[in-house]
Amino acid sequence: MDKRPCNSHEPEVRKGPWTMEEDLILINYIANHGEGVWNSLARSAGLKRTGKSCRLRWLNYLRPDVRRGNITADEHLLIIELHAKWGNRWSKIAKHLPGRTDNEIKNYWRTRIQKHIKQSENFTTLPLNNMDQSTFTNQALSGCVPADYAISQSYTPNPATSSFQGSMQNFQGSNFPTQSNDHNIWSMDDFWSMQLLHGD
DNA sequence: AAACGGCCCAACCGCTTTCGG
DNA sequence: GCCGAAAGCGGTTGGGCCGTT
Repeated sequence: MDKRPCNSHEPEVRKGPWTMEEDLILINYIANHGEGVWNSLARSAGLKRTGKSCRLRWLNYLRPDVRRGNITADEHLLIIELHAKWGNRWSKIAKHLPGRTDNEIKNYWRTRIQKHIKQSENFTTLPLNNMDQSTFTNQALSGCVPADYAISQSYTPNPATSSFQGSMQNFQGSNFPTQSNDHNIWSMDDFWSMQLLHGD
């Protein structure tokens, strides 16, 4: 996990999973100084991480407006639609799914949707080379939707979603879906509650 | 109960784009 | 217009978790 510097002049750079302490340092620093200029932020905050790593951690996990938990049926369909339109432009797609990160959408696509596409490929005899990418995607996805869409039959749209605009107050008070987060030792609710308690 | 394999996701890597001097 | 640094982006991977045998 730790990368030993081969050059003694190089500052030690940590890699691998972030610890709770590092997360707290980053959150506190950004709460006080704002985000941006990540390399100097990492140094100033005293984190032994690259600016890139700090930025990624903040954007994908620590930001108060990051939505975690299951992708909803609506989001699922939107991802399919936008991917058919734009392909692997994950950040562009993510902009249309408030609170979702490009990384999350990318992972979701690869692990859930692409899997179904590959499965459906095995059942289809259509010559794919006669279709363009978006046609292929739409056709293939018609085979992937039912399995996931079954989930949506019991899906109730969350009224909080539309008002989810990064408000820490809303964030703290929300009943966050935790189904896919149970492996997390600590939650972001804890962090932001702490932030509020300390008034930072 | 242990071993195994597949799934999932956080985080890294490398390339490209943007920005400031 | 050029160059270097920073930021953004998409692809890939390591490792933990969980279900199955």
